[in-house]
Amino acid sequence: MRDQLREIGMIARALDSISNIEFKELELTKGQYLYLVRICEEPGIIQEKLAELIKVDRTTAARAIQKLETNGLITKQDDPYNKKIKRLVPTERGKELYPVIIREHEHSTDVALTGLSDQEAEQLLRLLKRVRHNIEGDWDAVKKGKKRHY
Amino acid sequence: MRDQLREIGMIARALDSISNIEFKELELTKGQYLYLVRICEEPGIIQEKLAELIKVDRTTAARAIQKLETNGLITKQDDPYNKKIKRLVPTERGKELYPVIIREHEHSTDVALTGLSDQEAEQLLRLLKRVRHNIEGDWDAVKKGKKRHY
DNA sequence: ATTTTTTTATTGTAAATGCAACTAAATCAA
DNA sequence: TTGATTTAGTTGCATTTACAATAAAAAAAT
Repeated sequence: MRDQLREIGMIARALDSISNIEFKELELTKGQYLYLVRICEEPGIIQEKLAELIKVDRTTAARAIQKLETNGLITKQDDPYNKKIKRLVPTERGKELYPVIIREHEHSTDVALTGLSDQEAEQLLRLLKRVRHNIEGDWDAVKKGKKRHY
Repeated sequence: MRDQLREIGMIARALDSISNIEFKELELTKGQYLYLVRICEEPGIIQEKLAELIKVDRTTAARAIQKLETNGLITKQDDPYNKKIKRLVPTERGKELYPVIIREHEHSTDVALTGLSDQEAEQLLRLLKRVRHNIEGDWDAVKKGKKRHY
């Protein structure tokens, strides 16, 4: 049975759930860790790109980012050459949370990959990257109102 | 880099997003397809097991299922031997939607697995099942308030 | 140079999500 | 058998999520 996508859904929900519970200690509310790690890893990224990167709705990202700013974890900086965009940059406090988030993530990865050989883990990653690449186009298109026909 | 879990997150969000948009035509609101397919495949399943199966919060499942009932897609049937549980069963209308949901899901699977050989697709499935199995325990434990330490 | 289209960001509104707290039935323990 | 614990389900409430609509800057087209 071709249950790959169901498995992916289950894994993703379970892990997101775990992370959200664990990060409540850091005063991060639902989903925020997702945005914060990416902003730390790519400071200066803009909202639109970030939403695209993690595959969430633009408006959802907008509000999550808004809240990160309100809570003093990131700032929105005006670009000197482009008045439209706002560059997202972590604050000191934001930067401090980064290693904590990564540690949790590494632990979850350890748990997830338990019993897999290095070759299997690598193979899994390669295959997942291809799958992700395969669906990106559809996500983009459907989000923009295009109809898939099947 | 051990980015397996990030890839899984991206894929899951993208596909869920696509499905939610596409199923609006069927008057299914966000997430409902998840529950309905499972109830069709395992009629008589109870709410608690369903939440466990798809890895969502019990209360979220409760409300989604409530809504499916309100909309006439499933019914909650009393069990003759156990007054506490309610068996979930699809209505005729619910059953009619099943093949439509599956068709969409098959299409997404086709897109997702494009370019993968049969062997690769099977290997991916095997690995994902192991990963899912690996994290299930943690999800359960964390949900019940247990602290992971890392 | 002006109009059109695309990109980026925001807000209103409606709905889903999920923690906390609660009830009641079932199971387990003494 | 009684009492404690676990299982199953529900509801209040605060928050997140996401579609629709809007605005404004930038880029592309004429």
